[in-house]
Amino acid sequence: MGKQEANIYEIAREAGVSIATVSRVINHSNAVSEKSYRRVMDAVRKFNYVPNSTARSLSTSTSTSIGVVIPDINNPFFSLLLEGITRVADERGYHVLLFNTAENTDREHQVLQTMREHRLRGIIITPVSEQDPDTMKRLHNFETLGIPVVLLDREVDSQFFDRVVTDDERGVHAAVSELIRVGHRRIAIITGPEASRPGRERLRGYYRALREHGLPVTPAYIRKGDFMVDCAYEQTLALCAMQEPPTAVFSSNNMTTYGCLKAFNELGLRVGADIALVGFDDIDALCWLDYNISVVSRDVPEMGKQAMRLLLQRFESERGERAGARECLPTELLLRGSELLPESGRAH
Amino acid sequence: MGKQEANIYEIAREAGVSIATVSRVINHSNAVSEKSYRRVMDAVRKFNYVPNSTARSLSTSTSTSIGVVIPDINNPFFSLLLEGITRVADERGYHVLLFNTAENTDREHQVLQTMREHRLRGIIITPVSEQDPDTMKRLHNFETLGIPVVLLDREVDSQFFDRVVTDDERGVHAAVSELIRVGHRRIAIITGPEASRPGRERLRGYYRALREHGLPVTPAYIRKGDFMVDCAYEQTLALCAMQEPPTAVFSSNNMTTYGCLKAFNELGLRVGADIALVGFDDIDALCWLDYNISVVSRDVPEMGKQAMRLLLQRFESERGERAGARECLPTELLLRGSELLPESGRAH
DNA sequence: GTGAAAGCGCTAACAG
DNA sequence: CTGTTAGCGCTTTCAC
Repeated sequence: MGKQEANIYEIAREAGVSIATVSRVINHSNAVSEKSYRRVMDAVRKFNYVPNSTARSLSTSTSTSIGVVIPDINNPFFSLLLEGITRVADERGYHVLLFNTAENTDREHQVLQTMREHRLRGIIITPVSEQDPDTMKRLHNFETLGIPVVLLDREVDSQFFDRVVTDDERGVHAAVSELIRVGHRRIAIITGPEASRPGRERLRGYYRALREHGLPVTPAYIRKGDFMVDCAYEQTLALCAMQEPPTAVFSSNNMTTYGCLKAFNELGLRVGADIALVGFDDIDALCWLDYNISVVSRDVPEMGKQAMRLLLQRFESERGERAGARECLPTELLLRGSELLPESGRAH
Repeated sequence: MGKQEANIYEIAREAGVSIATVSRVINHSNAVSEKSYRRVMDAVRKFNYVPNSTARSLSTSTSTSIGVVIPDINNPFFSLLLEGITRVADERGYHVLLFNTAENTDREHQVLQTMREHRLRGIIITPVSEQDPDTMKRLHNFETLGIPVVLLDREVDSQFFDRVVTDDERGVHAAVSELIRVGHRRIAIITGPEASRPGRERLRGYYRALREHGLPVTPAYIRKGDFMVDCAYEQTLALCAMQEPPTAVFSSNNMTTYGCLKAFNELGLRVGADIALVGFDDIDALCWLDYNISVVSRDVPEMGKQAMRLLLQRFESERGERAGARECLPTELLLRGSELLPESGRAH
């Protein structure tokens, strides 16, 4: 029971060399004689030795763990992000410490606090709020301590950090422009939280499209959402109950799209026939279910990968430049028919 | 730049006490005089001191990190599991090191190997295969080293580990029995991989239900699946193309359900009207989309919580008993109409 | 090319 | 109640 892992001393003894030599061998550092090398490797194999990364961390004052802070693992968007992050982290020998804030600011502060105990090599975070001063202070603190921070999808009120975002404004602009092009004039949007970059940018794209096409802004068509199903559902019901309901709805994220569809289904409205719908972020499940919803799509795992790559870059540029890089990935408008004007484009 | 974190020596100096006293204060161990306590706390606040967990780990030969090995973060089932795990881990001061094997045995071995470098306190794993000898050997190895392992949902060919499973056989038995009760006689199943407990158990439940109701087993109605959408889709198409197609299909997991629905949609079959469908594991999205699919449901986050709790139990029972606990959570049959006999139960 | 020795920051006896 | 000291396992000068 409790058979301990072998340590560097046992390997050294077995190989008849000093621990320094063992260390050199397992780190491929310096030159070691052919003979010592072989003897050490034999001992390593014999004892199935694996160096203790905790000790190594303490000794080198560095680590291979990166902290990943996500607001909701169960949202497919974030799990895709996570997939991208872990993919390149793995490839490069880093490990992911996962923290779930559940969109809760207090949890976020707590998480950021406990993260300080760990010798993290870097941090990737999608902050709950972009305006939370406490979170911002803590993140700055990490940077000050030499722990790089990368913001993912959401930003904070600071140009100080590296961040990975997408061209949401342009994507939504393209989508809404297309709605206008096919003939829509009464276009609603269910927004995201104003406190978040994605929410703001997507709304901006909507405004710009209307403006550029000379359409008036109808405040009642702009419904506040929170990126959650329930709220989107309620707002959609409200939209459809209007005297002059919109002919098209733009939904600002994947959950919002579900909420819209839920309401449409309940009202017996067929998307692409009775009402148009375009959403932000693609949803695999909808494709399987033969819902041909047009969406502003982006390569989500790639966003995660980029975030991790940005971090790696910071590691390599030895304390060189300050942060502030901004990776902006493109969006793509995928037209599948749900954008068509009612009566002009029945699905079958 | 690189302003270092304060260490215990600086706090001791500032407070005018020894590092031992500081250690006592921050660990709430032993008794410390009111005065020392206050002086230390003041210093801690002044320097915003947080103890270095790496040093602590090395010193105590223990850690608060648990390794979680998951085959596919993007499957909602696993992200729900993860949510449960992180929830109770957080509450109890543990952190999750996340590893994604992408259902790949080689990746799994690799992951298990790198996990040895870390001083993990425990491991929760849903193994890719239940029969992989290499994985099994490595897991045993962890146990031998005093690192408890909990198997989640899937098992391995060993009674040696703690594990959390659900009563799949019984759940499927209930579901298929219900199908029979409402009049179905030609009931197909799309199975999961035979190499996995869930796949096997669910098939067993199907067999038992048929047997107990005196229905013959029709081999052509038993289609091999792999818990993935594509395969389920193909198999469903094949089923529907039979001379005597089934009147009901049981799908063995969430992805399989999607595959079935995809095929049904493509063939223009309405679930609950033209064909019956019951699946294993509930799917939120389907509810939002007003698909009233009956399912064998279980509390997935609770499974994750239980796994973590089992681990905590092992930590506390100081090297006491050996592993082998088997937590079996119940399943529940949720009837929503999709199980009804064609023609006998139109949705509206 | 190799070994001795000094840490990394903290905990835990062991003396006072 | 408090301080001294010896590690935890590894890396890294610095001599030889």
